[in-house]
Amino acid sequence: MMMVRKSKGLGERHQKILDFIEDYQRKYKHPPSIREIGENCGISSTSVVNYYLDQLEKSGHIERDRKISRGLRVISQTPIGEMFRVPVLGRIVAGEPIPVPASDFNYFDAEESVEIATSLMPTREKGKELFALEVQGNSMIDAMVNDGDIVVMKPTQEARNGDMVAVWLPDKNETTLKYFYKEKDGFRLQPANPTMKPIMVKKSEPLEIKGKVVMVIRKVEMVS
Amino acid sequence: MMMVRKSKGLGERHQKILDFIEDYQRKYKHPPSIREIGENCGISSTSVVNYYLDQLEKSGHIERDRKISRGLRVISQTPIGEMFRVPVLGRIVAGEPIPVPASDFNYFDAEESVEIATSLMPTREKGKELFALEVQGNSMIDAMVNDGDIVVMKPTQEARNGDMVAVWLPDKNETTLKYFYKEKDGFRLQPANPTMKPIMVKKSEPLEIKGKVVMVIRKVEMVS
DNA sequence: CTTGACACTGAACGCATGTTCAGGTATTAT
DNA sequence: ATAATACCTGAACATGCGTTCAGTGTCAAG
Repeated sequence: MMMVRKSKGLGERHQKILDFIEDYQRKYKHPPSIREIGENCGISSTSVVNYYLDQLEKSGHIERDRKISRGLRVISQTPIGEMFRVPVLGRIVAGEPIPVPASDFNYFDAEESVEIATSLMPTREKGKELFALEVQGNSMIDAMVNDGDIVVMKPTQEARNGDMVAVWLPDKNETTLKYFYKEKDGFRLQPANPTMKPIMVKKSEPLEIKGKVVMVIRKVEMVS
Repeated sequence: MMMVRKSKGLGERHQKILDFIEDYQRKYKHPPSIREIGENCGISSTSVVNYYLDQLEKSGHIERDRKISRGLRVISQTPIGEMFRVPVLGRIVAGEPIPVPASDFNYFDAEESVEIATSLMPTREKGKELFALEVQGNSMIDAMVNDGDIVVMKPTQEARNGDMVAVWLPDKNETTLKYFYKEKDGFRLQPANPTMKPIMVKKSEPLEIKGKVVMVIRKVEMVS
């Protein structure tokens, strides 16, 4: 017959060691030493810790840089990716121009900011140039954007057909978020809400594209 | 006169060391040793590295656990917070019931998932119970939610006034996202779009609340 | 010129830490 | 009983790695 005593893939001690390594790394920003693992998991001998670490390495739960002090790390089954910070430069209002970052703007000067997971980004923008605006008022409802929503944008003066852009219409003194289409006689600004009609802008009329919309985030208030 | 030679807060070498530590930590998941810093920054002596590390510590750019191998970490001026993973259980369609997590559901089984920064959460939900749905079709435009949007929800059968809820109306065979208000003669389901009229549901009519909406994320396609 | 700060070299010192080994004690299979 | 395997002890060993110190060269102030 086969050994049954501890047939589970991970024994109690394996799990305890694994948890300790993760906690320690989170707390001190560097991995623990073998002796520290022993002390905190009730293991008196360094060789036993090494014994368990070998097993955890073989089972693929951790990775080790032998001979290197504190050179171990847990292989997370569901690795959580990177995130980046996007500065909130101000508010976007229908009746006012759009705040855009100055060329020498230091992105870390912004008082407010939002954090975005890299995995949520459509393209590999890496977020280097991105900025965000908070929508004020409900004048953007035709763009399916509500009061309080966060609009993440990439600064640009040009747009391709199908891009959602933030534009400033000097003649109308109006800021708006629309899908951009270039047509023979000018530009068509199509609302995101399919039940609403587009705005046609002739070539003679001024139209300033301030940026492409990359993402919209709505934080819904919860009373509880 | 005063010394001017290197009056800047950070010299070229300070910056190089700082960059190297960050790169190394990102790559190997543990901090570098003094000697490794020296080799990669063109510094031949460990004492010089120590010399610079002392300065970086005094200027508040790094933190050191003396006597501990590789016990150093950069103090990021803008520390990036934690994030958590929310499973995408399926799609939400106007004409079909809402997928909700089973009580014994293992959240990590979901094939798809989205990552949310903890700082974006309105409350301290910690994301333990949250799940997400992808909106299919544009039948939710009255809730300012578009085709392809990600709706993050907290499972619940109850709601308070003002909560945005996902409800299933058995009589109408319809799923909808609305703001919830309890009134004398029943419930009022208010669209997020202020130009649209509410749905009134009498007490006698069945109404199943499936969850509160916590967040809406719209990833805008970009051609470039 | 002298002084002194600043940046750096090279080496030695010593604790921290990973590794290895000889040997125990159970539990299970043969 | 005997062998085999999993689990553990204790100690010694080798080296990784932080620390310290006696000097060297440079540059600017006095």
